[in-house]
Amino acid sequence: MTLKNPEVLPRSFYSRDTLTVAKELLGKYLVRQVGRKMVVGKIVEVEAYGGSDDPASHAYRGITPRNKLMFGEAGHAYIYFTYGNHYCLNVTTEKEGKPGAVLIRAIEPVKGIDLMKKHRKTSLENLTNGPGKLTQALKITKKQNGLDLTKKGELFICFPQNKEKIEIVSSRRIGIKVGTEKLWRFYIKNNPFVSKR
DNA sequence: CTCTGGATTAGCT
DNA sequence: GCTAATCCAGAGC
Repeated sequence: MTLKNPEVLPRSFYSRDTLTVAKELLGKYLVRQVGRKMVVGKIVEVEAYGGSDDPASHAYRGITPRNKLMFGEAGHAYIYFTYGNHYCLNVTTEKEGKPGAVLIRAIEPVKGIDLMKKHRKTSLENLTNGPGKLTQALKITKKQNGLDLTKKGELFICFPQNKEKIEIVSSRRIGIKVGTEKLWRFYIKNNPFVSKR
């Protein structure tokens, strides 16, 4: 691909098992377009969230107005606001009717770094190494909630240019009080933009 | 209707 | 290490 003519991940990529989608999202490019400007980051850290099998998931107790996107068609953005301060970006997974989502926890800045710095006013290494940080850097808010990520628009995900080999590490998820026994956090080994503990 | 606490971060001690 | 910031979804009444 080139960033001019990106190959967007198809619906079939997302409508699979959440853990598989989570792992395979590592290394893909998250693209954010605001007007003419393009901001791109490589996905380096994710977490998987399920349904009634996962007490840490918003979908654990069934469908509600907020989490309904997790039950809907795969490949959409599920964005929620938390701690009174931060937005988190998720990608919906699984077949329609079955809840699932992958939280994008960190990306590596690839393009539009000047814009990210403008949005975040901090150093390169702190730009996108956390779920609330990357949404700030990419200017993602509730307005983007529900967007179809399989269509080239203001927000989508595409295949990377170069097929580099990736070493995946799995660990416990961060910031939750239940469901901590599940090793559903995945990140690229030794990548400097993975969030700090 | 009211209340509680969270898939976080930055800034201070 | 600790906690304020600051909103709103979801649960309980």
